[in-house]
Amino acid sequence: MSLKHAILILLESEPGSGYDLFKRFKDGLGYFWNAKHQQVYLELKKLSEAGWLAFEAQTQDTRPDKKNYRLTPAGHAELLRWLGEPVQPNTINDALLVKLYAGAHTSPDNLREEMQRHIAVHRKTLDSLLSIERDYHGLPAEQRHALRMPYLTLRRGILGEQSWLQWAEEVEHALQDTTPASTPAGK
Amino acid sequence: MSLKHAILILLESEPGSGYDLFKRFKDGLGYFWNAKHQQVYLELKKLSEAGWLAFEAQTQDTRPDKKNYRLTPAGHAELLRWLGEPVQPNTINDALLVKLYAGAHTSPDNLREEMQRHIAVHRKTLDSLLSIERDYHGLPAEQRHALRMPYLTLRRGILGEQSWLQWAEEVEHALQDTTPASTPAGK
DNA sequence: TTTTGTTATGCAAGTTTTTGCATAATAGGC
DNA sequence: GCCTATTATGCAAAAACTTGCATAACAAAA
Repeated sequence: MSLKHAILILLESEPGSGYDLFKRFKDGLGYFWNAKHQQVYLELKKLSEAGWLAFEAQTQDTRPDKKNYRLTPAGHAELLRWLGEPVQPNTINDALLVKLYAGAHTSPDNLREEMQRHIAVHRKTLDSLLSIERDYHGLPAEQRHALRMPYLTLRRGILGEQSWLQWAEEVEHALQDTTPASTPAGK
Repeated sequence: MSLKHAILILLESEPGSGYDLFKRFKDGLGYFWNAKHQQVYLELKKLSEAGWLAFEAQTQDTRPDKKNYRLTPAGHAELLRWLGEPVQPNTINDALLVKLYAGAHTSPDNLREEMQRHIAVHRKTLDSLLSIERDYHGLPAEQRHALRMPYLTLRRGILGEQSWLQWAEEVEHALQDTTPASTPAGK
């Protein structure tokens, strides 16, 4: 797995603490990597023990102390080595699709509610990604160039979410058809 | 997680052996659920011990013996209970995007080769899904109705793969720009 | 005739991830 | 004054998943 390498590249871009990294995953990169804070801290510990990261403790006045991590030369070398290897295509395990697959055994209302919850989440994610994209387009050419690779991953998030929402519309139409007259108006 | 429930709904649709289920995941449902055979067999054992599945051993002449699993009433009840619960939105951990994110630290050629490998996989998946969709449209209305929910998940796979390939084209254009004249033709 | 592929099952060990618990200081709203 | 949120870290146990190994019979291709 590559939480290891996700952490290496994030710290290569900019050193930071475990809490820092956790927030970067949660707020910015959740459309392609997710990790709980416990896992991030554990992985940082392992990467330090492997000699790929170094840290210095920072005492802070108003906030709890933190550990600032950065790559060692060995960590940098490992990142480059990993980049030379092919990565496995992503596998998907999507519980919502399992539920829909079994949808004939439950009520359309239940499915519609479930879809609404997920649509809300995906819309929010898309909005946030589009806002990041607007910021990117506002940057000077130099900075845009430096960020061109992360930008490609952002595009994946945007196209992916748009496609997801398009699919959700198809699903909503299909679910409407199953209960033609839940509120019988007129006669 | 819901490998448990993925197995329950597959066996509810049609009883079968561990090997059967493994192939259904691998060949048909890989765009939304992936599992190794070891994990399927282990889960079947656990689900049997929990009383949600029953099996009868089938001796076969030309083939190794197999265990044919089907839902018990308790298993059916569990499936219905699970369907009433909300499912967590899917989280994505995509190593290819980690690699692209770090793309500035490696060569465009390396990235292009990686993309080509993944494009080949996604194109193959899309072809296979489109062929399943054609079969679906060829079915009589009754059978199409019975399969309307699985069909919605198939649509997710198709739209998802199409969107992925669209993104891949964006990436290829962006990667071409980084090495403007690898084969300098003409002057 | 040997190798490769398909059908069929499973244990054991290891890695990865989740869940639950724990601590501690500060800031802001009710 | 209390509750909640944010910043900041981590251990322990459990669950989920991967990797390696093992067996066994048949069929088809090399």
